[in-house]
Amino acid sequence: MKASVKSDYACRAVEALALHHPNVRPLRIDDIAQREAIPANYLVQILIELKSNGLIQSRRGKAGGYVLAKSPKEITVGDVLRAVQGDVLEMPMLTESRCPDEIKRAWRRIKVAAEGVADTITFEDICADANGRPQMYYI
Amino acid sequence: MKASVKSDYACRAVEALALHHPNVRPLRIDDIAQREAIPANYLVQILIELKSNGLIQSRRGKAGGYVLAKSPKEITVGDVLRAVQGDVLEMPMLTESRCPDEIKRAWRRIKVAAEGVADTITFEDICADANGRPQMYYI
DNA sequence: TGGCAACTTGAGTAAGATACTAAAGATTAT
DNA sequence: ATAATCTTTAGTATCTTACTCAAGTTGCCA
Repeated sequence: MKASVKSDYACRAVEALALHHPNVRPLRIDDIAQREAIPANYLVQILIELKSNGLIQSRRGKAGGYVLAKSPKEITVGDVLRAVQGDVLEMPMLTESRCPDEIKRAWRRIKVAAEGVADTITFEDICADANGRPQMYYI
Repeated sequence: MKASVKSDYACRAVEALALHHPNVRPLRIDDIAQREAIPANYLVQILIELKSNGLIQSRRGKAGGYVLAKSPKEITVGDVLRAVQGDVLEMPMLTESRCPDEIKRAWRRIKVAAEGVADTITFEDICADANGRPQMYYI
C-alpha cells in the first residue's frame, strides 16, 4: 500500500484554502501552486476534482480563483482522498472471488482503520496544528 | 492509497502454509499456487521474498517445498506486508521537505493506524477465522 | 465592447510500477 | 544418475503516475 503524491498535493491545496478561509477573495491556482510548491499544470486537474466533489468552489474570469465550499471543520482528509482517488484505501481484492473470506476480513479491518482516522482529521485540526495548537490526536 | 495484488497473494500463500502448520511435510509452490489460484511463476518470487525475511523456510530437491519458519501466532499481516513491499503503508511525502509538518502528521496518523491493525492480525487469527471461529476483532 | 486574466477541458507523454512469463541454474531424495 | 524441486535472473506487456501543453470558456473592467 502506498500513498500517492497527488493525494498529498490535494491535502496541501485544501490546507492552503482552509488557512485562507473565511476570506472571500479567491486564491488563484498559481498562488496555491507557488505557496505549496506544486506544479501548477498538475494542480489544475486536482482542483477540478476537488470542485466536482463539492469540496471547493471556483470563480472564473479576472479576480477569479478558488475558495472552500464549506468550513474547514466540515472537510476531512478522508473527503479529500475520496475526491481525488475514489477511496481512502482501494482494495481490489475485496471484490475478487479467489480471495478467501478470512483474508478479505483482514484487509477490511485495515481499510476501516485507515478510513476511520482519515475521516476524523478535519482541516480545522490541520490549521490549528499549523498555527502551533496541536490537536488531541490520541484521545 | 491502494493495496497491491502481490500483497494479497503473499497473505494467501502464508495462510496456506499456516493452515498446513505444524505438519512438517513441505508444501510445493505448485500446490500453493493451485490451491490459492495464484500464477505459479509469480508466486515463486513472492515466496523468495517471504523466505529472505525469515517468515518461511524452504527445502530444495525432491520432496522439497515450503513451511512456516515460526508458528502462525508469531506471524502478522504486517510482517508479510513489510516482507513483500518494504512497509505496511509507504508514504513518500513523509520524507519530502516541501510537505508541511502538519500534513505530515496527518499522514503519519493514518499510517500508524493501518500498521497498528496489520500488526495485530496474526495468521493464527486468520486460520481460526477460516475454521469458523471468528476472532474478537472489535474488542 | 474589447481584451485580458483567470478557470476549464482534453489530449498527450515519459518514466516507473505492476503483474506477470520464461529459462537456465542449483540442490536433494531416491 | 535422474527427476523433482527450489533459485535466480532476465524479459515484457500493460497500466498508472505525474506530469506538460494547448485550445476553449467565462467574467471583470476600462
